[in-house]
Amino acid sequence: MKRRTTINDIAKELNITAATVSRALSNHPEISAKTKKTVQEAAKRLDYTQNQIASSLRSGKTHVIGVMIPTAEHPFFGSVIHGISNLASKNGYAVLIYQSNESYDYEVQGIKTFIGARVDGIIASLSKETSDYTHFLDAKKRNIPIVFFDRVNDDLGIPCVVIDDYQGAYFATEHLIKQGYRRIGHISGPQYIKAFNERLKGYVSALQANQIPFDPALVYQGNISIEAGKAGTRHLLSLESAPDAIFTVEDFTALGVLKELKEQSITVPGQFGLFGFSNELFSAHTSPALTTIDQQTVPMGEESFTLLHTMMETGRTDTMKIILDPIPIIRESALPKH
Amino acid sequence: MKRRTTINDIAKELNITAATVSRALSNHPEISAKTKKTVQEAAKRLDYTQNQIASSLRSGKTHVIGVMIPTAEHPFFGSVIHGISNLASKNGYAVLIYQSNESYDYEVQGIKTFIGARVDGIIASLSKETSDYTHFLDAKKRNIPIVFFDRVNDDLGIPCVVIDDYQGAYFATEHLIKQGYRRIGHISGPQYIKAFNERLKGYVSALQANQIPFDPALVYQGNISIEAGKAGTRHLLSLESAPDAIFTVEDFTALGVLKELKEQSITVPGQFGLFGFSNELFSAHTSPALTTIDQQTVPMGEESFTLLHTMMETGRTDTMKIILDPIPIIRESALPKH
DNA sequence: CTGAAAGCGCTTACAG
DNA sequence: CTGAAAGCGCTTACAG
Repeated sequence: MKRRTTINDIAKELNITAATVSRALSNHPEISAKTKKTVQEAAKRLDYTQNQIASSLRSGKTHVIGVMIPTAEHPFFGSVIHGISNLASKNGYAVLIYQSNESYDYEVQGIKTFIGARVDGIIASLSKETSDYTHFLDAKKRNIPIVFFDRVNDDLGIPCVVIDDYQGAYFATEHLIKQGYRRIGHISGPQYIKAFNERLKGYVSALQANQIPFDPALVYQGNISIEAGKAGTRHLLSLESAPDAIFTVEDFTALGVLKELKEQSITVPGQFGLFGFSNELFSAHTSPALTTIDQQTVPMGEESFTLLHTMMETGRTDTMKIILDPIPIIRESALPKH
Repeated sequence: MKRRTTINDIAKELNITAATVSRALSNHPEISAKTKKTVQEAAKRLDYTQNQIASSLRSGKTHVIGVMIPTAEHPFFGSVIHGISNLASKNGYAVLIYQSNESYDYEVQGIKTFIGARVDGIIASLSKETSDYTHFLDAKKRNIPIVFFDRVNDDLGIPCVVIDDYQGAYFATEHLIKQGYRRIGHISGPQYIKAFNERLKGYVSALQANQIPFDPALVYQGNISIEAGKAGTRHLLSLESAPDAIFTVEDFTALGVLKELKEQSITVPGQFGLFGFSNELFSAHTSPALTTIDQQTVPMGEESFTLLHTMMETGRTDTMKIILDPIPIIRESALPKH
């Protein structure tokens, strides 16, 4: 096991000091072009790579950011990471990943890991279990900039990036109305998750703005799953005045609706309209293809990094909130009623 | 900006030396229980977290591994990362992520980043562009253990984890035969990718083992896309003696086949059989649902980490290869012919 | 059981 | 333009 070459090796080789080598390699303005050249050549010849660990210890900057996600198994988070990681690389930052697996304890553990690793900043999406935020406040107290995305908390003075769930739901509901559907049901998700609550609000507002009275009986409380979509559909169709369209809180639920309607031989679209939310990978490939709302996952990651980057470089700590537009993806399931 | 507390602060507070604090915190056997207790209390009181950077510089171990993937946007890699990251956390390792974005240059850049960060080991899946491997050999020369997964190279003496593509394809083809299909076509992918070549071989072997002569005319060369599935289907159906079943190299291709057959009003299954490969997230939700081969993504990540872990802890360098079983997922698209 | 001392590989304020 | 020196926060061989 050969020892790796250091700036001291290069210094010895060239009969100069390590300080000069260090400055030459970091392109310090006061070093002569000639010295830079010989140092760079020697570095190459001796197969030198800078030890970031030593550099970090001395400079106090690691150029590493920590990214906390519920799980890398969900394509949504993979996609956000894609956005974060590409911009991070481009700006000279490495990305440390930690999964909470939707567990509060793991999330706390992950933040501890980030603090121990002396990351320069943290980007995080909260676990479902999290309702105590001291671990984040702890990181904040240590002057580590934090940005939340998607699953955020507004009360901590922590900047965040989200999409406008209210507007997305409003658009979806109004779109169904414009396509000629008149009684529009909603299959919702757990209301303690803010995004789902916002979507419910957008649904209600769109109805009222279009002179359709809001009927609470048309809202089914699901748990974001195919099964919830099926059960919700069965329930809504059993009502005395059943809906002729459904807006679902997300696409797995919409998929369940689609399956149930197929079993009941109800035609989508035309006879019945369906609008989902989240634009999952399967949504383009159901039949009929799902009309839904895209959540801008890659831009969400990019905006999160950009925000964090600003905070890391400038030391700004004011609370910024970036709200991305929801993007309607018009496919087949909400084509006009006939 | 308060300075973070160090072992020196604790030492001063307790009138002992930093060495003792360090030993107490790392639970050194020769330190008295009493000292350990007071140190731990002081550490808690002063809100101490160990500086891993300093520890790494001194000990030469970072307890960080680097994971190189083509892109986090593909759920396959997200899922593998899930497996890697969970085991890594459990074993006290942090995970640094780098995306090659299928580019050779970025891949080289990523390995440089890993070397600079002094990672203790590397797990990687090759970019499509990569045919020169000096960057990996360079890392290996620096005694950084490496494990390849899925997109591997067998000629470098680098351990790897893959699934048995040959066996998976063999199973798929034979399954179609057992279900009563007789002329089985194959829509393949680029042959320079080893996995795709293996799947072709498995297909051929299964035919021959079942006394069905291999007809090269029934193999369509695609590029793993929905469009390739459609085009391949059109081509195969135009043949004088068209197939009554297709085995596709992966599920997007299978989805294309499904769409084309639907357009031509050919019934799947029964009239026509279809077997995919890779078990994408959408595959359970097409109609009919796709029968396919699961690639064991999470176990692949876990096995990769376990292998790397062994190498990091024991210094073993012999070339190990782990071949995971392909898991048949029997759904609807390959139900018996009638 | 604990201390004194050296050193991991850098960076940077100070000096010339 | 370059050098000498100190120090980032730990760990560990050596000594007692």
